[in-house]
Amino acid sequence: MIGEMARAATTSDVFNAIAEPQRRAILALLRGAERPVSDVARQMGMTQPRASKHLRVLREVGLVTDRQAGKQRLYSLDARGLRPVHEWTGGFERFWNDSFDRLEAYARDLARKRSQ
Amino acid sequence: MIGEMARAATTSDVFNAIAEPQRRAILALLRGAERPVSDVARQMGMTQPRASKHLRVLREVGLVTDRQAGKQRLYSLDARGLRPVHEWTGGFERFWNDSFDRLEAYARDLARKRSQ
DNA sequence: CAATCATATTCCCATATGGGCATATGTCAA
DNA sequence: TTGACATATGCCCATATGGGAATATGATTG
Repeated sequence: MIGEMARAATTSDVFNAIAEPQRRAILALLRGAERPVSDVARQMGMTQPRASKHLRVLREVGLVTDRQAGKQRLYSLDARGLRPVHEWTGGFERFWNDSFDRLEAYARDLARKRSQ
Repeated sequence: MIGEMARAATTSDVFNAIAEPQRRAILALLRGAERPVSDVARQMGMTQPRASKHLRVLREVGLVTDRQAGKQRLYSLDARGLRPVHEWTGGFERFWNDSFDRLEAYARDLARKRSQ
């Protein structure tokens, strides 16, 4: 029997993986270039184990790739996994535009009334 | 003293709020129209308390709005909060395109070699 | 006010999480 | 092989989470 999970495993879901601010920051950092763990840790101001753990999560959902380079292990971005997220949110684009339009209309209306 | 948080509170972060598949489904459902809790619960096949809890999270991060309508409380989508997510992922668009291009190139190369 | 329908909240549980720390594993050089 | 550096893991903790069940709170109607 498998018990009910309290929440989808972070290791299997890109949405969950990027729910962590530090991981988002790491992805942004890797946008520049591939980097060894120590570099990530330093740039992000975190301990090495912490960086490794976050990188592991990112690797498991496929957002980063790693390769050995001498003693170092270089992590690089693989942004393809972000595409579904972008597309999912994109499915709401016209709704946030609608909201915006409504707000604008409201603001215009206010201004009109005030000017009378 | 405030103890270290194990993870950013779901109630304060849109990224975290949409990390839950059911909440994403609720947002998609509300894209159609505003709906009472009972409706959401039924459509999603979940109990009422569960629906209420998810809706609460969504409300607290500003992704939904609610208004009283008789005995019912109607929830409606406010997609504006999804925009930052869309934009953040959009910042990686050229990278996933790059990856795609590289993959394509690789595939082409494979095909070329095989045809020789 | 009482009864009823709709929703929110509370309490409890099992599990997932992030972080620290110590330590294992891996890689290369001498 | 040994030593050094680089990274990954394991263990432990405090906290957050989703879910269920029972119950409180709200709103409406009679």
